[in-house]
Amino acid sequence: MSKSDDLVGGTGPNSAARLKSFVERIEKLEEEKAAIAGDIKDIYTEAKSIGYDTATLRRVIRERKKDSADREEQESLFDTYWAALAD
Amino acid sequence: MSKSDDLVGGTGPNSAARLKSFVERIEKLEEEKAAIAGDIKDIYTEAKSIGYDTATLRRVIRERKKDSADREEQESLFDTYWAALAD
Amino acid sequence: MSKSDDLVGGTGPNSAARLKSFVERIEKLEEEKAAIAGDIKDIYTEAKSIGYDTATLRRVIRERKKDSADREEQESLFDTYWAALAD
Amino acid sequence: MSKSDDLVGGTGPNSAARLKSFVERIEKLEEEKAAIAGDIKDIYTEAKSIGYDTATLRRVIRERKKDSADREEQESLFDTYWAALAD
DNA sequence: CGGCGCTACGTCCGTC
DNA sequence: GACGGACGTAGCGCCG
Repeated sequence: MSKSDDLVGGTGPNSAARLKSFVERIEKLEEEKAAIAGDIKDIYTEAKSIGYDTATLRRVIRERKKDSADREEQESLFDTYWAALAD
Repeated sequence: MSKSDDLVGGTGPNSAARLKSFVERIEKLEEEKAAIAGDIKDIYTEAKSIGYDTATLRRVIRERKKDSADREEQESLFDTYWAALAD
Repeated sequence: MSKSDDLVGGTGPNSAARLKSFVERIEKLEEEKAAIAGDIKDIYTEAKSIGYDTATLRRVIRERKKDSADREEQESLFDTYWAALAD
Repeated sequence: MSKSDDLVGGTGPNSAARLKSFVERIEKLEEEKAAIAGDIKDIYTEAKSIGYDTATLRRVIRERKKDSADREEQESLFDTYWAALAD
């Protein structure tokens, strides 16, 4: 018998039910997550309709996630590489 | 002056505030989304501690998502092409 | 009869063969494309092994694709938004 | 001095040249890749001009890719879990 | 730290 | 010709 059989086929009468419960809990949360993602998308759409550039807006959000120390380090490394490529 | 300047610097006194509002609404929702993602992760951890193989579990979730997507598709023209490719 | 049936089922004896030919030409090219993508990945790996930061390297490549006019415009819009968010 | 400076500014006289070499090799390959992508696009255009539905054609390609991927998978544990979820 | 799966971004296509 | 939607691709983060 493979090591996993008892977990899914199992000696306990509820094993399949237990697996199903996990799956359903996860799927429920993923639905909620998708719903929120949709809300976020809507806000971008709204901002766009008012005239904001969504690409830049997304970039602002992204950059705000990084703390300034990290950001400056990245910038400086980028600048170094960039300069090294100048003919 | 670029087309967007008036939106952020703007003639209206609230332009920067408006941008800020968008950013904060988005960031709020992203926090919620991240929290849910954490919950999902916890469930996988719990399942794993009981002995389930998380990779397979993830795959089951993934396949179930694909399945329901597929079910809603129009199949006829696809079937025609597909059949034409059978050797 | 639907408009497409003659193309795939067809009056001409070669219709299925023609479709098959399209599919195979495309799949051949996609293979080549994937091979090149693999080569690119290898170069990044090599660069990394020598000590380069691949994230920055990728960013350099990405930025070089944009011409400098576009890049400066994007930078300035980003700066505008960023400044507008300063408390 | 940051850890990476020696790689680009470097003790060796060729560091910048080495970086440049990486960048150029990558950019060369990306050009080739883009060219192939263009060829693929052309084939779709050609197929379309003959009357094929490109959306379906793309889907056929996609499904064939998935199929061959699936065929190479280990199925047993997945099947076990999957069966356990059947109502 | 290397591989893989998920997320997110940019691009392309069809529509109006 | 612009817009929105869909797809494929690339970047990122988690897991092993």
